[in-house]
Amino acid sequence: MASPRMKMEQSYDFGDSSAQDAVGSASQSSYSPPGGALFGISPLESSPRGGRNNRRTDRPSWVKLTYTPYFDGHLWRKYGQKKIKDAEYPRLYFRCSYREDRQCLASKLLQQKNGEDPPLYEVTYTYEHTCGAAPVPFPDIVAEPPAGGREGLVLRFDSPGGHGDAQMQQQGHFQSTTAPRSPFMMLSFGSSSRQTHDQQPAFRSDLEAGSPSFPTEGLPALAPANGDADMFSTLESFAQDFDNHMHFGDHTHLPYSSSYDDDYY
DNA sequence: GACATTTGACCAAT
DNA sequence: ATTGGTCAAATGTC
Repeated sequence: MASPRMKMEQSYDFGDSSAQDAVGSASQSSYSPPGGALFGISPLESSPRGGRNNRRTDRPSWVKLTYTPYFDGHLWRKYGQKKIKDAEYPRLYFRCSYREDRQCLASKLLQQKNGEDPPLYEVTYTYEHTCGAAPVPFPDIVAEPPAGGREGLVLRFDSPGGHGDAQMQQQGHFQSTTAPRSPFMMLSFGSSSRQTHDQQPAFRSDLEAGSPSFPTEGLPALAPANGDADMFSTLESFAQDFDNHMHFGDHTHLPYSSSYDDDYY
């Protein structure tokens, strides 16, 4: 019985940009293509499967290194996992939770880079969010090379919308149609933070705090009233955890040198 | 019961 | 031919 595989012909066509950007360029919020936006991309030009469009390498993508790959301000749905040949850790595939709803093509791929206590992940984003991007508040920790060339990494907490990020204010529909539950809000720290599939609301402050205009898609109100407190305490232990293992620097962010240095576009 | 995640298989790209 | 990316049935959790 071969299962009928109703294959969807996805054909996205972008004439170019095959590149990965340097990482730590977390200067612009946490996710979002370095240098601005990749808008103007027109998805689904529907190219019949014969065309050589939609080559994976042609898709716009950018890379980022982080210790908190799950917190990038967006809701993702995992759709696959794969052992990659030359990688010791499997690669995880995510796509925007609003993919069907909003035809959002955004997707990302997680690749764990090492087995350190807080493991470092390389996240490759593909396509910008066209769903109206709903950045969820989170502490983004970005790995950066220490200024001075010593060994080790410098982490920085970055918050989306923190600095001149417009997206922040017009978002909100956490999940409605597709994901009434909180998606992967787990961290992978070995030490104090427990990580059963229990880590629920963790970060989700600004909802009540001040998000004026949600698309009104019915926020399920994940956290009861004191979501804020909850979040901060979580955040705190979270930060402490890190403090135990590494140091936060002041970080003048440098681009993560080589090995990710193809450029973006 | 509804939805997300897991996992193996399929398929396209290289 | 190999490898990576995606699909979808099965399973698990809420």
